[in-house]
Amino acid sequence: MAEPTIWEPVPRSRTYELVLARIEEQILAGKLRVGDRLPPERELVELLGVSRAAIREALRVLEAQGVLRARVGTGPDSGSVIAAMPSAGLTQLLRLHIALANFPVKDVVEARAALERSSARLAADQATEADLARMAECLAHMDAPDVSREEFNDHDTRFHVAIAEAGGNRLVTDLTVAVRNAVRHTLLTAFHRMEDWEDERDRLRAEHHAIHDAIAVGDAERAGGLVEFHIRRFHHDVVRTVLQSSEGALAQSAVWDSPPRQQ
Amino acid sequence: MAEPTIWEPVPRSRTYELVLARIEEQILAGKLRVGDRLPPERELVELLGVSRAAIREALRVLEAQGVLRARVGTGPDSGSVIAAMPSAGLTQLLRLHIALANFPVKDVVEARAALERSSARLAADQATEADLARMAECLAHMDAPDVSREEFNDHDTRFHVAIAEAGGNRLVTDLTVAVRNAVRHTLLTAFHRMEDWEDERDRLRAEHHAIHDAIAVGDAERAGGLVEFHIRRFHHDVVRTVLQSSEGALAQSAVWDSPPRQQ
DNA sequence: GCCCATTGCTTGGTCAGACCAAACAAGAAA
DNA sequence: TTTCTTGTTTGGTCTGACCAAGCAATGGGC
Repeated sequence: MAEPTIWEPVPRSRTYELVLARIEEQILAGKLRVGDRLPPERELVELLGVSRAAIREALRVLEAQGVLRARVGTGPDSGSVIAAMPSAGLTQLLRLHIALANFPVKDVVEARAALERSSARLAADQATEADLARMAECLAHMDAPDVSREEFNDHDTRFHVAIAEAGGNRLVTDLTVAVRNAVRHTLLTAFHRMEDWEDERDRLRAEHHAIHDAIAVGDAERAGGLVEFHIRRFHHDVVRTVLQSSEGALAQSAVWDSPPRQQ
Repeated sequence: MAEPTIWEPVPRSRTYELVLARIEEQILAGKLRVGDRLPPERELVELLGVSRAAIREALRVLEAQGVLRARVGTGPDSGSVIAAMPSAGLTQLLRLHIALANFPVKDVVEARAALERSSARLAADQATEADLARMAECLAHMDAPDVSREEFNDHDTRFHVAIAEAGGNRLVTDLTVAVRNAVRHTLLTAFHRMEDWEDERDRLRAEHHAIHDAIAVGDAERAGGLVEFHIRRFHHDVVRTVLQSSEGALAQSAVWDSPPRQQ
């Protein structure tokens, strides 16, 4: 045993995992593409020889991953269709794991710094006028004298997303969006608890404008550096000091109650 | 309507989504932590007033996201337990979406460059002797004169993962692992189709050693630059030229057949 | 002949109830 | 005391049923 690998418990494959594997095969082999329709659930039951429940559990997983989109009816849009909406599933996954403290805030900041530095460099190289206009619009919203913290947070997010999209890299964009959304609530909390909100707001405005300008003149090196600094500085100055020992310490009582709905 | 947002179809919440939302609430509020057990499925049925199928579909999604781990029986390990295994779910999600060509190879390379550059910098700052030893072991395997392409690919992956882990950032590590695993098959294909395999192998060996040495001496700047260059160069020299018009063009026939198992 | 309401089929959404097998605990037998 | 048996809890799976959303074909009314 040269490998230090743990004795992985034998993978008791459950039925839905087998179904999942079948569908994955088709996708990985390129036989199922975006827009293709899967056979109806009842037909898959016969084809794969498993119960509808197993089929449905597999489809649910794919749906949560943004790979599938299901609609009832008989139209051309009905049934289970292969889709491509990674960000929602990514966001959900990252948000839960961040909440479970698998991913400390420090780590999230590091990841954002790496990803968004890359985005900014790409954006500086290939942002179009339209891209720059969208960024400028976000800046304008954040520059409004009476901007609320919620509005600021929203347009802050959009600004960073706009940069990622201008870079033209879909994977980096989706990862950026997912990570940013996953910490959206955390950042908003930080904004609210902040004592010197107006000072910090002005500082963020200045940094955002500098980033925009660097991208506008196509200075990739500078744009990347500014974004990286922007993210790290904000975390260092604000999140870390404001967010100490916040949530998670709530009482563990009455966790399960009030059904979401009665059939 | 200042927003260019598409008319999002009304979110017809399905039952399992409501169940999912309930559980998420508890996690986001910190009331459910890693190691906690959910009530048994049959109990959740009564508590939430929905069918067991709906409960199970929600649990399936969480399980696929690496948030849950289910075991039968009555022991202390049984039932549905909140877990923390993000990489598997992340890998699965990214692999499918990469296969669906939502994420072109070029984009994946860019993401890897950004993430692994960050990893390498962190590793240079804080790698322990044990970390360096693990990397060296991977290098030794790849340096073996009779190493197969499969072995090389495997230890190549491990080497990059070891760097990420040495950096101590779990989010970046998991993203790195997920992305690397998602393209594992692609890279292996590239290795096999390569004409001047031995030359490329030697080049990779040299680059790997240089990266290891830079991390060993704590030169973060150099380590990050080398890794980024390493990834970009390999893609530029090899993957792009070798992998033109490969998979995905298979015939669409006999897609559904041979049940995985009959009950 | 054209338009529109009706009818029926397909499809996912949901539920109820049943049985199986794994895993453990408690008691009975050696 | 040790070992075997039995029972209970829990997830895993299947069957069969019904509902509602859409669409398509039908057919009557204009």
